[in-house]
Amino acid sequence: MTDADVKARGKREETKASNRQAIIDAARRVFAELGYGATTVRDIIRATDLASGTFYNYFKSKEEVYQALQDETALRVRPRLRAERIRARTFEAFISGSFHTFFDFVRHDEDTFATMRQKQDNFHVRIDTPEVLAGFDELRVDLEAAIQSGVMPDTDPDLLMASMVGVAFEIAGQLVQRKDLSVDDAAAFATALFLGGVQALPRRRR
Amino acid sequence: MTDADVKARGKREETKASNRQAIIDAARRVFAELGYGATTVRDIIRATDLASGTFYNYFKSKEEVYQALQDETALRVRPRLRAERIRARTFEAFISGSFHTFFDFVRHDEDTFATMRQKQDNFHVRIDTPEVLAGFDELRVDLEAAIQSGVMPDTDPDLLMASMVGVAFEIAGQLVQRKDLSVDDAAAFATALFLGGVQALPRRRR
DNA sequence: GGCGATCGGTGACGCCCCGTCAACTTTCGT
DNA sequence: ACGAAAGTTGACGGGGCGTCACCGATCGCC
Repeated sequence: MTDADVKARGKREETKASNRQAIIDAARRVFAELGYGATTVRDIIRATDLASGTFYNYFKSKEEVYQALQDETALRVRPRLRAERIRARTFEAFISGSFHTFFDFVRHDEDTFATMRQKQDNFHVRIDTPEVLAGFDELRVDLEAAIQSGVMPDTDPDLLMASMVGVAFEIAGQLVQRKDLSVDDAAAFATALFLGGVQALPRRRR
Repeated sequence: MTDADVKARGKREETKASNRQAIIDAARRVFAELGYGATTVRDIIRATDLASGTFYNYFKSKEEVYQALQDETALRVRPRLRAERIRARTFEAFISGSFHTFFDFVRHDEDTFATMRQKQDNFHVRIDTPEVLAGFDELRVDLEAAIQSGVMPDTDPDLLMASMVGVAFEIAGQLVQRKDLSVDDAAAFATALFLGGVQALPRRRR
């Protein structure tokens, strides 16, 4: 943050942005430590040097900060996934690239995904924020395009998307738990499952 | 509740059981209405004619009642799933029976599964209680037996179990949302995916 | 640079939920 | 019939919740 920045954006805008980021950063740390259920707005605000009232100038609730975190994450992963799928020249590359990119991301950002599994109990929380849902939708659209181009049988794209999402998140859970499981092996497994599976899927009745 | 029951079990045992059930029943109703995150212990106890202190003679927290609900559900589904898989003479029957039974259960007990999807937001909560985990474990054991008997390639049973669980829960979500999706179609889809997929899965390195 | 307007940080406040516990009521055993 | 034990009750201190009146800092304007 240079003097030039301050001149350009104004002091007000500057602190607004930095406060928001301070809250988000504190939230990421606290959520990762205490889990979603146990953390309170007070815990988050105490991890910053702001007053409790300030929190509510930026977010309505802890759920809303959590959504902001999820959106931030989704916005980081989605372009990579999209790029991978667009670059794909074969259906195998499409599937393999998707899983490999996602699992790689999970491995290198375990803190974000640790929030989904509470420390002590087997408590999963997942919020499908608009950005996350948009990511699912992108996948569905790309699958429909694959159907259109004939590399994939004409099957229910919603169910296929749901299946890929379910497998991706559930194996991501294994990835976080099992140190011995490599990203490559996880991706190879999921890829083989879907490559072999889609050919057998029931064709759509039109 | 007859006089004979009272005689046989004693009044104390009788009210203890009925109080516990009253709390569980109230919890199921309240969780289904407000969602997991929004309901409080007070909401649950207010839905009974008991005092707030009484709640804590039966459960430590709302999480514990929720776990009791999940356990109850798991204990109803597991025997059906197990029976289906033991009866199966082919690998197709094994997979198909598992999915069909599970989806059928979800369709007919949507209230329980609605708790997993908050009304307004796309907020998922899942607690893998001991009974639920035991159900996953049963599936894994049965898969290992299938590998042993040679009807399935020697692939990572944990990943396969995770994949089936992921697909089952994610498609269950679609089943609750989409009225036009039939149990049969959902099961046929998941079955085909795995029947086609397992043959292509990477073999384990021993 | 000075000045009024506006913005936004602050923390105390009232509300409600939390989990506990001493007092009380009901049941049990003899 | 009566004392002991079990179990219920709701009031209580503790703390998180979201709000708001206050006030210092920033901005636009001359």
